[in-house]
Amino acid sequence: VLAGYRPGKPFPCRLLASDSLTAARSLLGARLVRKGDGIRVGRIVEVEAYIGQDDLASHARFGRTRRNAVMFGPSGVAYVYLVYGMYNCLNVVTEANGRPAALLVRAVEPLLGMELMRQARLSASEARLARRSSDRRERERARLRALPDDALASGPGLVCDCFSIGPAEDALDLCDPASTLCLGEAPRGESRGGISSGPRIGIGYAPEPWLSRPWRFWLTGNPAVSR
DNA sequence: GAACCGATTTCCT
DNA sequence: GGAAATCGGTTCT
Repeated sequence: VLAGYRPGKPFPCRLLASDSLTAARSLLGARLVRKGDGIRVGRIVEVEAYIGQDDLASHARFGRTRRNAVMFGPSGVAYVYLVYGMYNCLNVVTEANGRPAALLVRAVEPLLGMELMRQARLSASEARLARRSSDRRERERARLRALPDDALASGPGLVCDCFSIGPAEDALDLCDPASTLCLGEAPRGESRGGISSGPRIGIGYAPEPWLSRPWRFWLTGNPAVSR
């Protein structure tokens, strides 16, 4: 379909093996690439860091379980989990093998394949609304058609809908350019602008100081950042 | 086996 | 600003 697409350079994944806060800043601006049946590319514009077993906001706070096992593995691997029984979330594992840490991809700015993303959002919505009235479903279709490109993946669950990411992608190596889902480097010379930071979202269960740690990072002023 | 809760999103008051 | 949808994980009984 997109015969003119040239894959960019792979993401320099050694950056993910270092400390997660540095890795978070490195990952901002990088590409998320989905291949197969056309191509979808987006720019990562918002991430959150979950660092170590003592981070009481992290899934790793209970130790190693079947769900979070890949957080304890090598960096550059995808950790995908289901939240609220409804939405998938994508993380990029960071730090040394054996130490549980990851970056939650909270928002992506669509660059290529926006129609595929919109279609994927639609499929996900149809599945979720299957048991709802046809009236409700039609309203959702209209809403998605009118949604600006910048809003397609402006939340962690929406990123996974747009890129068709689910349990099948858990433990996938995002640093292997041959993977159907992988990371790419931002083009040389692309201006990234400033980076802002603040507390993480949706972790009200966590005690201080974890609740207030400014471990959410985003590209300042980017229109695709989540609300 | 039951109760409670969640790294979300959308709709309604 | 509050609630619902929905299911897997954790922590009890």
